[in-house]
This record gives sequence, C-alpha cells and structure tokens, in this order.
Amino acid sequence: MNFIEEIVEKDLQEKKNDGRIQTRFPPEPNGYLHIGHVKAICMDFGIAERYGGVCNLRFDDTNPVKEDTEYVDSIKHDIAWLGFHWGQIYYASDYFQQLYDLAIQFIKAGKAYVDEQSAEEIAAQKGTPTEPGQNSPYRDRPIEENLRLFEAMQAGEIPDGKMVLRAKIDMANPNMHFRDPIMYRIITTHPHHRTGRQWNVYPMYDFAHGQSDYFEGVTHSICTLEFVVHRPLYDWFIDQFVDNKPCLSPWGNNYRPRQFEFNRLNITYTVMSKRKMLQLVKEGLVAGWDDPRMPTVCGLRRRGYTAEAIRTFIDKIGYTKVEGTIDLGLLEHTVRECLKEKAPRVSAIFDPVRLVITNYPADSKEVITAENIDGIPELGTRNVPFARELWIEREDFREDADKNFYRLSAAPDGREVRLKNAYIIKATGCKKDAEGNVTTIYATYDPESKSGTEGGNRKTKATINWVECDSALDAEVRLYDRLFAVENPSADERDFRELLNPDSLRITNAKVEQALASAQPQDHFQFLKQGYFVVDDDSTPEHLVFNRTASLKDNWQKK
RNA sequence: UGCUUAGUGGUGUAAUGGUAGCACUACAGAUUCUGGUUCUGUCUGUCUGGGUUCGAGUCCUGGCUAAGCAACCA
Repeated sequence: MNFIEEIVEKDLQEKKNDGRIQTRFPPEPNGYLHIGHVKAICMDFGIAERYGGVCNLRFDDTNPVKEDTEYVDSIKHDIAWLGFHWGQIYYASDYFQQLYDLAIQFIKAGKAYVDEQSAEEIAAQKGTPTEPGQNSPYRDRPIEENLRLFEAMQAGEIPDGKMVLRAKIDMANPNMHFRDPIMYRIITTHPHHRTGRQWNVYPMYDFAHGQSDYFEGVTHSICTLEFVVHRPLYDWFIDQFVDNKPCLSPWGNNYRPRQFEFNRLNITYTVMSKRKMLQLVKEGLVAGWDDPRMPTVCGLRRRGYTAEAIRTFIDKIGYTKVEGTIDLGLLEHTVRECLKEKAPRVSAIFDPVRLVITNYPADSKEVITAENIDGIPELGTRNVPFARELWIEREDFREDADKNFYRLSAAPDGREVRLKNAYIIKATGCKKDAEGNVTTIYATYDPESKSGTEGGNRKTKATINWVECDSALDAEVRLYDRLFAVENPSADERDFRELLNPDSLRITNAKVEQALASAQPQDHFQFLKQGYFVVDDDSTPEHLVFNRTASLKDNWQKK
C-alpha cells in the first residue's frame, strides 16, 4: 500500500466528503501520453477502481496556443488501450463561463485587479525567492475600473499582452506563487480547439485546476511533486468562495477537494519531457511520436510492449515522495516476463550462411511439428519444413573452436550439436570465398536422432536454430536500442540532441520461417536466441517487418 | 542565503518504537532440446552529530546533501 492509498483509506474511515472517492486524470492536449503519464494514470484510475470511486478524464485545455484535438484523440485511445475506464469526459473549457463569473466575483470582492504592465515589468517586480516583490502601480485600481477593463479584455478590445488579471494576495510572500499570481491572460492569436473564438481571455492553470476539481466534485486531486508549492494557492483560491451561498459545487458546503503529490517517473537512457519529445519529432531525430524508441505510449506499443507489461512495471516501481531514476533494465525485465509465456518461439536467422547436410537425400523434405512454446502444449504447435539445405546463423559455426564455444565446429573433438526440434548433426567442413568468408558449411546428421524419438534423447552441449532454405521468408528486422547514450540525459550539460545513441536503430534482413507468413501487426514472437519481436504496423505479407522489443539476456556474449 | 519536499545496498521500494525485508542489477553454482527460462546461493544499505527510550531506519534536536519554486506553460 502506498502513501496515497493510506490517505484515501483514512479519509474513507473518517467519512470525509461523505465517503465519496473521485479522482481525475487531467492531461493537457498538447502532446502524446508517455510512460510518465501512465504512472499518473495508474494512480488516478487505480485509486478510483480500488476504492469504489470514479475517475474522470479532464482535458486541461486552457492554452489554445499549444493545444489541439489531434492530441485529445490520441490520449483517449492510449488510456483505453492501457485498459482503464473513465467516468465522464470533461474539459477545463467546459468551465470557462463559470470561471469567468468567478473572476468577476473576485474583482467585486477586491481580490483581483487588472494590471497593464508588460510581462517583463511584472517579472521584475516579482522579486526573487530570497527578496520580496513590489506592488504593481495598478494594484489599487478601483473595483469598477477593474470590472470594466476585464470585460474589455474579454470583449476583444485589448491586444494580447497588454493586460492581465491578477489576484491581489501578497507581493512579499515567501511562496512565490502568492505574489499576485496571474489569473487571466488575453489570447486572440489562436482559436480554441473547442470554443473557437468565443473567448479572448483564458484562465491560468492555478485559477483553473482547483476550481475545475471543485466544480466536478473531485475529492483527491493527485499530481506530481512539482505542484507541491502550488498547493497553498490551490487551497487559497477555493477558500475565497467555498462558503458562498449558493454553493458553487453540487456536492455541498462540507465538500472540499484536496491535492496530493507523488514522485514523477524518470527512467535511465531516456527523457520524459514533452518539450524534448516534440523537438525529437519535429527535427526528425525519430520517426514520429510512435517511433519505437520513444517513451510514449504509442511508441512503446509499436516497440512491442504490452499494456500488461507497462502496468506491471508501474506497479513495481511504486509511489513515494523521493525523486529518483528507474533503471531501464527494470522495464525491459518486465516486458520479458510478460512475453515469455505468451510469445511463440520461431526461428529467424539474421546473418545466414548455408548449411548442407550431405547425407540427407536431396529430393527429400519433411515437416516437423514444433511446440510454439516448449513445455506449454496449450499454446499449440506449428509446422516447420526441414530439408537438406538450411540457413543457420554465421556465428553458430567456427572452424576452430575453443572449449568455451559450444556450437557447431569441424574441430577434431567430434562435437555434436542439435538442430532445434530436429536432428543432431556434426560438422564435416566448409567452403570459403576468396576473402576467406565461409559460404557453405557441410555436416552429416544422425537419422535416428530426431527430436521426440528415442534416439533423440542424447545430450548435446548446444542447440542451434535454423530455417529451411526453400521455404524461408525474407523479413526486415529493426533492432532498436536505448535512445540515449548517457544514463541521465537531463542532467547532462550538453544539448540533449548530442547525447542520442547513434546505434539506437539498426535495420537488417533476416531469413524467417514460413509460419510467419500470416503474422499480423502487433503479434508478438520470440526469435530464438535473439529476443522478443513484434510485427510492425507497416508490415505486410509481401514485406514483413519486425521490431525488436527487447533482447534476451545473454550471459555468454558478455564474457 | 527565503519557502517547500526529500535522504534505507548500484537502482527502486518495504519495515507505522521490537530480527532492516522484497524486486531489479551484479557475481557463483545447478538444471535445461534457446549460452534463454527455472532453481539455489553470495555481495552490497538506514546521510551525519547529539538526545528520548529497555529498545530508534522510525520520535525530538542541530548539521549536511539533493530537488522543486522567481512562464501572460501545465
């Protein structure tokens, strides 16, 4: 149980807010969801699910300069894909009229004023964390004038940037957010994606978020740690009108939303900033928001991460107030765990070299029945053609092998190697081209050693995989690796674009077994000894494309 | 030199005054028709000084360190 759940259980026991639990997930529709958002999603939706409450989806669309419906659609799609269910869909823009009316109330109560200074002047007066700020010369403007000017702002009579509405609080407050925060600014350059040109003034986050929570009846407004300093202001704004009669919330005068904060997610070798992701996309450093190297939900999905794996990962890392960085290795471990009992095993040869079994009849062919996953017969079987000529991995053969090399070799120790699901063979020699590269390997097989038969029970030091030459299919294989070359790109003083891993994508071709002809996008496979792969969205039966989700652990290569 | 938040193995997370545990990583061994998987074992930890207490990771107090906060972003 994490600390938020403890708070919720205590609130439930104390019957706070009539024992009601309501959360919200409040994305700004200005980018695609990433795995950091998933942590928040699992919290917001998870709390509601576990404690009999509801979690609504609320788009925090108070800045038309950055926001777009493109993002609204992708956000909804990604949440649903993750397996969560929202109650209602709301938009902060649903409350523009209520917020405007509320702002008028603030003005009438002498708690807000229209400032005509430039952004620079306001910033200069704000002071610093260690020095108090100074009052604006417009701070004590008469209420009637404030009212008239605010209405003029909304009427479109004032150009962008010429006036703002500020709360009149305390320019010397040690919390910078209390130094007369801006409540409203004028934006006429961009139409709003939902309200069009209806509004010329838009509320700032601090004046929109808490009030929206309040209008909706949110009980636990859960967010990340950078909002801790905003919490007193969140409470202050609500304090100013919470006792109004009639009550501005349908939930009554005893209801009160509360904000709680947890640590955001950081992962090694990646960035979790929407701004940086947008830059990678715009500058073509990745192929798009759904590039399989991106930490976005759509990127992870295209990479082959399952919703289950992502949710399990979030579950493992927990929620605290400690800011840290999670090992990318844990995410990879989680997806391997998830896929290992789901992904059918198939052969794919990345660097093929021909193997000829000289004592196997040239005109003969057989079909081997292989379990999709060894030891899990419920997952079915597939047919694998076998014949005299096979593709095997170049690195599975060495002319001169030492004792640490278990695989195929014509070395005089007479070693035997098993062909996965088939026969035991022994190398007899090889042919090389003028440069000395092996072009063909020759071997003999033991006809009595077929897998599943009595004679096949013999132990071999190694098993290698193969694809029969005639029936093999060609496939494009995209080998993805970590996006960044350094563990913590955000902490590096260099520009983050200089820190990209030059080997984050390697494209190669492979010979794959016939059974993959019918593979559909998003189908998961394990290429034996290579790793987990997923069929790319661009894949077609004529041009198969596989993305590497994660490699297999390899204790041998490491040495 | 302000306000806020936080310091438990390499990483993340438990222990709510009573044996510092779990997961990942690393290493070693066993098993294996994937050098995968599985199993077993090992290494490594309470930021620091003082105090309260029979007993402190936990409570009190001083210090140190880190992060966030000065957008007409959210």
